Amino acid sequence: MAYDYKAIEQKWQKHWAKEQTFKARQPQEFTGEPKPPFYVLDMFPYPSGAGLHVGHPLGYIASDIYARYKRHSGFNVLHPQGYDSFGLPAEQYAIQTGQHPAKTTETNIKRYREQLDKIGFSFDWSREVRTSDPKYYKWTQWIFIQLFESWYDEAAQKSKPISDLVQVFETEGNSKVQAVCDEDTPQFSAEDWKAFSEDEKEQHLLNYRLTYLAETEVNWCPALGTVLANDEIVNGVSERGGYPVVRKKMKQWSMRISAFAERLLSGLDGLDWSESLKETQKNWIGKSVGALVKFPILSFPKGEENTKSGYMTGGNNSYLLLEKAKENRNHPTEAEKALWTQLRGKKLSGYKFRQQHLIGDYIADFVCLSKSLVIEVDGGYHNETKEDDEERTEFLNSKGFEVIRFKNEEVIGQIDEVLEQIKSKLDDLPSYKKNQNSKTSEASIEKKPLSLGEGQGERTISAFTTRPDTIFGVSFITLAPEHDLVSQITTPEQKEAVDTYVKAAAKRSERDRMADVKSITGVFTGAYAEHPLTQKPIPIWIGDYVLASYGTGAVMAVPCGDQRDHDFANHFNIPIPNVFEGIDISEEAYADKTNATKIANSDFLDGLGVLEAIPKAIEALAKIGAGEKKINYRLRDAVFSRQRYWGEPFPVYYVNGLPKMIDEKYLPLELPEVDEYLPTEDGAPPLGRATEWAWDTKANQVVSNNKIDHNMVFPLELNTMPGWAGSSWYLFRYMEEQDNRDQHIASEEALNYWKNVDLYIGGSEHATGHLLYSRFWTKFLNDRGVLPVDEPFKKLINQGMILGESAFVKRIGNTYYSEGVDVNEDFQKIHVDVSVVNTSNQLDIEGLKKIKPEFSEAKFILSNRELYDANSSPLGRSGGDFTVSREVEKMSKSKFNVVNPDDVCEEYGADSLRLYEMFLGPIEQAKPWNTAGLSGVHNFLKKLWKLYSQASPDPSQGGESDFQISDEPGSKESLKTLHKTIKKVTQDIEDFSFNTSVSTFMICVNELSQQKCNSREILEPLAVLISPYAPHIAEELWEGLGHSEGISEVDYPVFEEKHLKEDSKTYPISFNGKMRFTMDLSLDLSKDDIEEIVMADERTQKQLDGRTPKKVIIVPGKIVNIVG
RNA sequence: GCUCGGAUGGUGGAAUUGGUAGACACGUUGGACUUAAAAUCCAAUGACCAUUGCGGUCGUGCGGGUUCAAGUCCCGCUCCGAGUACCA
Repeated sequence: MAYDYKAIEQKWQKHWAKEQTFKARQPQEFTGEPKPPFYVLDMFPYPSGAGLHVGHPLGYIASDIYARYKRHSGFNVLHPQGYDSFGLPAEQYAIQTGQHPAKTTETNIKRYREQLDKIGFSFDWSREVRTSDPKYYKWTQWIFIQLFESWYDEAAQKSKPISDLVQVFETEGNSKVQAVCDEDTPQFSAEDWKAFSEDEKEQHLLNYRLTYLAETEVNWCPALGTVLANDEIVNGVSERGGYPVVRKKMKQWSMRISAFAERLLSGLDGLDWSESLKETQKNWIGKSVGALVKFPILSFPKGEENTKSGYMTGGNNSYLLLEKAKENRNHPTEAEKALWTQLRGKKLSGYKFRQQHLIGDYIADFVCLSKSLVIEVDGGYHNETKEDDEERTEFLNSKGFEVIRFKNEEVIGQIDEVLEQIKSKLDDLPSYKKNQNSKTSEASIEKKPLSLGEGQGERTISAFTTRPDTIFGVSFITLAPEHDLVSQITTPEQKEAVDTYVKAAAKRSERDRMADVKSITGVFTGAYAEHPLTQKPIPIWIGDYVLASYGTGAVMAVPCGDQRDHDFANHFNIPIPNVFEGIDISEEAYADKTNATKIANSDFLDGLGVLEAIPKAIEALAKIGAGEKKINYRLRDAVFSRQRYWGEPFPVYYVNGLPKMIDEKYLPLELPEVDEYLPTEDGAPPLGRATEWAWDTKANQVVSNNKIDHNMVFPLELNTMPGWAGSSWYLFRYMEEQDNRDQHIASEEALNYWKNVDLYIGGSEHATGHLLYSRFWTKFLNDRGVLPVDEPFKKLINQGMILGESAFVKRIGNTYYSEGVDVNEDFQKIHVDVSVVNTSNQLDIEGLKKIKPEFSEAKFILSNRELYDANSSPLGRSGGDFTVSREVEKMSKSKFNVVNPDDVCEEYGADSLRLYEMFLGPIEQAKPWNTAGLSGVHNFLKKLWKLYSQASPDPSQGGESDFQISDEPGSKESLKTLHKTIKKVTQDIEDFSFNTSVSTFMICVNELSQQKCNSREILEPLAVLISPYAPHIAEELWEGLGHSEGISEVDYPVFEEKHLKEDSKTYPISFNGKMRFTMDLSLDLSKDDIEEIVMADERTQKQLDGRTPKKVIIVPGKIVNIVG
């Protein structure tokens, strides 16, 4: 009976599916003590349309081997699989084809599953999850609400319910509480708090919530039409698609992950992850300890001390409202039309008016922004969308707008009177238009002088430094060009230069800024700050070497101690005071932090080393209120909104522009249908196209948009959540069975039993995205008592990439030359598909023409220099071959070097694929795929098969024989082979050294074949040993051994030392460290005995050639070395 | 630039605390079987020298060092890969 891998693999794959062999059991299913749990998980796959190539299953095979091994070792193993099924590619495809992303996703999942099933994984598919399933994202939305309802207590280092914080505010305001909040959060007392309106309270609370809505500078990718997180950008372009990314201010949901920076950092110590991965996370979090130093600003231009800029009048629902506003504009009421005719085009004393303009969540009929005057016309059919006038006016007033109202009939009947009233009002109002530089640009006009909660002008510049000990070396301050203060402190003389510079800096893409590190640019603002300790004036510059997003966006420049500051000072002829004793800083800065170097020219710091000087400097600054110790993190809050269709909808609606959560009872909030998956014409996200996308607070359901009355029915959020939302908690969902998932993420019992992932395997590309976010959510849910653990993944292994071996042909014109044919002219190297090249690098020319019609007219010169002729050589060869050259590259479609696991399974079987992927090399290392190598492991499986089913001695007699197992005990030799194998393989599997265990199996089978071993005592444990690696053949052999129960939970063989006991050792006999010959000697011999025997040997005498050895080193059981 | 990995035959890779470098495979070559091919089996295979046999020299990126003994430990470099990047 030959090894029929196809039949065997199909048989067992069907059997496993039917019997649910790998279904994990919940703790309550056990009678008595449950088996110990073990959780093995693969990183969540995104089901892409391209399907799997042989690189993908590498990690799955490794985790599957481990999972199966743990099952044999008596664990209740949870080894689930599912799909991260929301995502960009399906949506991009939907945009192109109009097909619903759910449909594409479904098709892709089906294909993915087929491919996975062929490889024989022991997944518990009954627990499958899909992030795009409303039953799943109900809980993603639920977690979002929990985040919204929480704040971070810095003193306790724990997230807590927001209601606790409200209580604190009610009793003592916000001055004492140690809560993580936005930088510009204003202070208020308990009285202030009580006096706030509900909306104001809400506005303040947003500064504390762990997920919050804020205007932030985001990475906008115009080509994808969405915002991207920092980790989704690689080298300044989008990770997916490689499109350019620009900085843009937008109102977005953010996650206050920065609150968890310290815990995310310190938590790494307890994790069994690779050093490089931990390092990557450490760098990403980027902790630096130093001080925040405040420099008073000496020169504000007159009259601008209290101003702050940067307020957009439109609220978060601009997208939705803009459409409405536009509609209103197109269909004005008669009165509106009449008034607009008079107001438009600056007819009224040169004042510019806008109609149907967004302010907060209101659409003002007419507004003059330079005077902050709103004109409302009551009546007419736009009335139905208008709020109660009083509330509306109050809101507008709070934003600094004057409101005058006219009745419909006034406008129509007495237009002149109305205009007169407007004109006199305009003349009365002070003008807010300050930005002289831009006369008509929208941006400057839309800026308002005052916004909520602001008003105290900032009179100091804060700068973060890690070297407060060099404070006396500060000779200038540099601000990022984007810094808020720039426009306020710049003197009139410098205004033009600064504006030009700021504009140029804004235009430069991140990429340009990165590529061009060398050129030093900057400009003086004309303003000065005061040194807090010497009271000397310090010039304030701006320069784009300072990043707005790090620290405070301001640097206290110490040119003697920082190379960039040194370069900058040199370039602009700024003095470079030296604060280091005996160090020459004329050529370059001295950045070393060695304590031996003493500080000089620094008053009370003179003579101190860095370690003493830093705390002393901070102390001195703190005393005068000019500084404090500060720990800074590079980790930024994560933007959580995406302007996309195919993602989780936010359970959020807006009242007065303020976000409200939908009650968790009414979750999930399901994704609405849209006519197209594109942004709306006004630039609103695709959900802006939904006609049924408003929240009825009475009926608690989604209703049609035209029911929005801002009273009972409100607009819903138009953004969706990013890809990492669903994948940040999926591991916990698997802990619960499908039928019991409705009421919770997973039952408490299940969460407590499974705890967290014992082994997580996947690629290293998730180092700063998924792996950081899921740690964040886990810590948060742990704080809030939802989860019993505070880390998701205990042990993590990064699988290395499998590289492809690309095939190339030489091309000149339309003639192609085989490798080995010398070509004199210059030729091009062209990729050809590896599927038409065999393992001997020979090209199947007809096959190539079939899949690539562009080659149909081409000429091929074979390695024997003959012209290939298809007709005279029906087999594709005319006596010579066409050979390609090979090169190792990344496996990718564009390089035509993709190897499909389906093809491998077809030709060699899944067990061969599994073994070969493991055999290639260490799991964590990148290595090239070479299909030719598969024959080695395939032969091994055939040999293994033969060991159990030896053909009868004379095949002519009985033809094919069945399993030939002897019940005789195994020979001493065979037992030794077996136990040697058990020992090594077990050790290897624990060390995740799968490549060496495959070698060990090969050695074992080679030895047992030689020994002609067919003893049950040997072959039974061997089948179990090998079953994690090659499960199909192992099941078949196990059945052949006469077992009716499957092999998957059979006890793992126990290693017995006694079988390895040796009584002799083949000693290497070395002379001066070089092995010359070996001797078999008893292990019972003493050192002296060994020396005597070795010295007496004639080979020893020959080596010594009459010399007397100086020394003889004998390590019993190891080596003999003779020196002399 | 910084941080972390890595470098061993023609190829993928072994070598557990310093103790026989190159396990196990692929590939290649030769042979057996066969009309032939495939499959299978046997043998050789780090380089160089010698070859009738015994054998010898060199050899784990490069240069030093420690040791009876170094792929492994120490010092100094080169190159490759990954991460990160004007982080104050």
